[in-house]
Amino acid sequence: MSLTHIQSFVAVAEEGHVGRAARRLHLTQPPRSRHILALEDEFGARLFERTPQGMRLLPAGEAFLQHARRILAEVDAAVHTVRNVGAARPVTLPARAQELDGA
Amino acid sequence: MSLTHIQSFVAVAEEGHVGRAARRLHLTQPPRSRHILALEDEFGARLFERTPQGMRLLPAGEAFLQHARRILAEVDAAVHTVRNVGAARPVTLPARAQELDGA
DNA sequence: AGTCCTTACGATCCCCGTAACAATG
DNA sequence: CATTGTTACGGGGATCGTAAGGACT
Repeated sequence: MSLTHIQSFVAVAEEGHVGRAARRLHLTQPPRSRHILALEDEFGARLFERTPQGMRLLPAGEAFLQHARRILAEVDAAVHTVRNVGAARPVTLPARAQELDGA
Repeated sequence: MSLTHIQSFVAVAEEGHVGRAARRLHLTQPPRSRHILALEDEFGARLFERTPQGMRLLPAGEAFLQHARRILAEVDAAVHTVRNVGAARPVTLPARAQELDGA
């Protein structure tokens, strides 16, 4: 599980549709579909029911959605908080290399 | 930022030492060090002060630590919750391919 | 045929680990 | 010189996108 997987899951849950979720994230469908499958595989439970119109949440999916939203919200809060604290104590970083394992 | 970065950060914060943090996670030092640098780069603020004995949290680091712990706790809770809901409704997955974007 | 989601496949990029650096006591 | 954290570099694996497949209406 990664934050990307969680993002994909929330988008699909909210759109009820892998294609729309992908468009909303400015990416293509297959990776999103794979993210959902990966989560289902990791949990050992289906999160969505596949219908001709798209994806509808199953109970396990509903349960996960609540946690997923909290996780993403917490990440956002972390970024903002640290940025503010950092702004309060403006520490200029010493111009660093560019690999950095992706940040 | 990824869950791995956050894990590394918490370990380093708790150990005050990149080496010990790495050993605790059964991995090597350089990636952990890079994770911290990546986070600092992303936040535009230093999280640790480097001392001859190791790493000591700066205010921005203290602020992030609280969020980081909540994020990891929430991820854990998500896993357990969904596994339980899944167990309540034992859905056997239809034996799936093995790529799955890593789960 | 039109819509879905999924699988195959190829190419790229991420990211780990080993080894070499740098800095400090 | 022994400790610390950091940077270089190479290889393996993850993950993207295009294209093809399969199911259902």
